[in-house]
Amino acid sequence: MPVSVPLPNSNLKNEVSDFKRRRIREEASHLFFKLGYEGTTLDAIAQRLEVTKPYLYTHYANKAELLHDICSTGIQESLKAIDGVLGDAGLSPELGLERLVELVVGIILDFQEFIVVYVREEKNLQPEQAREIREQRSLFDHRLATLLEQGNRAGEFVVSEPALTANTIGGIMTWVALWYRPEGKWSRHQIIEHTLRTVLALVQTERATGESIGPRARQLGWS
Amino acid sequence: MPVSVPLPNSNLKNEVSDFKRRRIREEASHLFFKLGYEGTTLDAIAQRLEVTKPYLYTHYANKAELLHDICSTGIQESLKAIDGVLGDAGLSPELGLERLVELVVGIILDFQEFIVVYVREEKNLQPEQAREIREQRSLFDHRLATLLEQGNRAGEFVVSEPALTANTIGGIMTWVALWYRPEGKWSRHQIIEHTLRTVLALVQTERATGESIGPRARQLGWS
DNA sequence: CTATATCTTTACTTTGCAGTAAGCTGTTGC
DNA sequence: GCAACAGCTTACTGCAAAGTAAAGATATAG
Repeated sequence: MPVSVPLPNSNLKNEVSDFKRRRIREEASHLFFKLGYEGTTLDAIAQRLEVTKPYLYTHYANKAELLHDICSTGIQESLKAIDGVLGDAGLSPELGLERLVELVVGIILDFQEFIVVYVREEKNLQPEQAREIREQRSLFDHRLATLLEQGNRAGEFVVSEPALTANTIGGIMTWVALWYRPEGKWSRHQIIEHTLRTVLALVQTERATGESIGPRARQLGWS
Repeated sequence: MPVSVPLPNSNLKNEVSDFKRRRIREEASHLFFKLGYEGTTLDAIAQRLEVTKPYLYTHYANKAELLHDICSTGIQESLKAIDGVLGDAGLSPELGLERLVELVVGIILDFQEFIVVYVREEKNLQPEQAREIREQRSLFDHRLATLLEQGNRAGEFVVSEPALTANTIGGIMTWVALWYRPEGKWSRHQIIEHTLRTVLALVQTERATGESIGPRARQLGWS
């Protein structure tokens, strides 16, 4: 009987296991992104990792669980980001929104393939898992709407329908994942700036906030 | 040998055949929307129409061709809309953009399921057909960018990156298809108005243009 | 050096569904 | 009233891929 302290978590074995799961997820996501969920066989995923199909089953109960792990990544990260922003009392709504857009678009670019797979393959999740993720999305939208309302009250934003606008902002950011190509014309930085300007235009923020949007504000020529 | 005039098209038989194809498309799209492409069997589609699977094969060569017809519908209609707007010389860029958003969001609501299926199931199209549709999308974006440039030159818009903004506007409109629920909180009219306001905010149109956005312009309190 | 636990594979079963061959039925022309 | 055809169905094939049972390999402990 082992007398060693039963560490609740994070012994080497768990770390190795987590690492293996992460690698499986990455390769699976990459193939799901390129070929679609149904177009990707577990054998193909195994082949890329130079292991065999039953090996995958020792880490994931089935194909749908693998998809679930991939689909929940983006929203998890985005929730962390918005909670960070809302929890930072030193941030005005406007600066908070800016920070949020930068963070979330960054996440969307980092986890682009995961997010595309989620948007496309939601129907292939088990109903309970799909519901769970939808709830987290709606939590994100709700918190973003809260931030917009705070901005309204602070006189920084003019948003007549915070819920609808929060949804639209989420859509604008998610949309980036659906067309952005790392090897394409636009740099990561340009995309983040463009999205930021777009979002700020929606909440009717006129004050220039640092050089990033300064030049544009100057172009506007409002009297 | 039939002596009847060989009408080039549109005899009753063709009309009936078109009608059958349309009905097949509708039911297929509905099931693809609800269950996903791979989750939908041809038998299930046939059952809804109270016919049999080989019947479907007399109208569509295979499942992918059926998907192609569904996927191309939305973009076809949207191209017609933008061509109408660009071809109307009596329309200023600003009024043209307004008209376009109303038309396209209308199309997106009318063909919502078709559009969602396209976004989700593009990977299941045959490569050539996927390419064709992508090209049409890019044609739409390009024409929208042209409209934005016209607006810039006319002093009606201030858009620093027309290509990027056109893409974003397309995204905002497409996004509607991905979350709108006819039985939900928002009416069709509210969605169109909200989208219109959002898009106009992006191109920095300040002038009130008719009562539809008038009340909001009044709220803004710009000096 | 042997026993036991852990990790990974080979080889298989099962099933669900796209696609098809061949035949049945009603209609139209002659 | 019969030939020929269009329109549709019954009944089948073939196969790809998810999932599994059981054996083999490798490491760890005593």
